[in-house]
Amino acid sequence: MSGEVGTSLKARLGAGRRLTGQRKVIADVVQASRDHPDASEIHRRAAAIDPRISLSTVYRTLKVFAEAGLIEQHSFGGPRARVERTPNRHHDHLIDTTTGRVIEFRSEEIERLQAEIARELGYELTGHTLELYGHPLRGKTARTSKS
Amino acid sequence: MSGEVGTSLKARLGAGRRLTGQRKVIADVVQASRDHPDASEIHRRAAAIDPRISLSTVYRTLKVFAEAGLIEQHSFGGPRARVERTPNRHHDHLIDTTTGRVIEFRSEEIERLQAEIARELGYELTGHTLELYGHPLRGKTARTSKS
DNA sequence: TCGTTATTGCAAATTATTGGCAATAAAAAG
DNA sequence: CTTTTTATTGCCAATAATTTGCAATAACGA
Ligand SMILES: [Mn+2]
Ligand SMILES: [Mn+2]
Ligand SMILES: [Zn+2]
Ligand SMILES: [Zn+2]
Repeated sequence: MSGEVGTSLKARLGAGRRLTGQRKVIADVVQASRDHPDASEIHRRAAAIDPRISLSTVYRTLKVFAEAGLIEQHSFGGPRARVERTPNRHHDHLIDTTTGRVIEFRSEEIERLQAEIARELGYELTGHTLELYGHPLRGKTARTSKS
Repeated sequence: MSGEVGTSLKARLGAGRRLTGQRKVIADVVQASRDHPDASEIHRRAAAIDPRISLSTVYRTLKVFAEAGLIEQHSFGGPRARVERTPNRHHDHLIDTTTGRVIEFRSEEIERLQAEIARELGYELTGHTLELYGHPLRGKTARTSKS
């Protein structure tokens, strides 16, 4: 009922690419992550499953996964790149500056406006980065919550 | 006719802050820059005016300027932080992925939507990052151009 | 003019990420 | 299943951007 479930990881990696034990583990870790971990956090989680995984391999694997379109990387202001599996439907993020919590959202209207603005400037939009920063309104509790 | 022209750099830096020769030069360089240079480029331009300026001082000065709200820093995808003097009116950027050129734009509607989305999620918007990436439409020449 | 102390230059330190290389293990062949 | 080929890994050194320690220096208020 939701798109593309039947393609193997192996296939998605592309020709010439090997499906190693560490890649399987890292892929599992990324898939299972509902938050947006950075490389060392992924390494921590992966090493907990299989200790024979180095941080270098995590970095190299994330790069391969990114090239294969399996994951997306964000910066969220900080110095370390943060990762999430490529979502079925694109979304952007709001970062709670008081807690660091990351909330996902999607605005059809903003998406449309961005493409329109690019076109008006003479460009075809190929990608974008939209991050909102803010603090909770007094009294109100956030609707969604993901770190 | 445009806001706040009468405040001295010295005053804007805040109490306890000294207006040194290198800070004046760096401020001038930033003011004069119509593009979005990174630290070493600013150092290059500043050193051309006054050789007694080190890269360390550029970094430290940019941090002071940022804290004072005199400049803004962007990443534009790359690894080095890029700088521009705080504009009188906020704007966002479109990066030409074929040339690296940076084009500034402002959309009242997107600005409004962002605040609205944050509010709906239970947050007060305090800042945001919006960067569009794209390539020129065949045949059409970009309207504005700044790197 | 002077004294206090913020600021600077220089070099070393940090932090995140990348790259070299020999050892290892997918997966292609036989 | 065994052999062969070579992508991938672990370890560690190398980068790249930015920060920091410290003694020397220069703002600037008294
Ligand atoms: Mn997300
Ligand atoms: Mn700008
Ligand atoms: Zn979006
Ligand atoms: Zn904006």
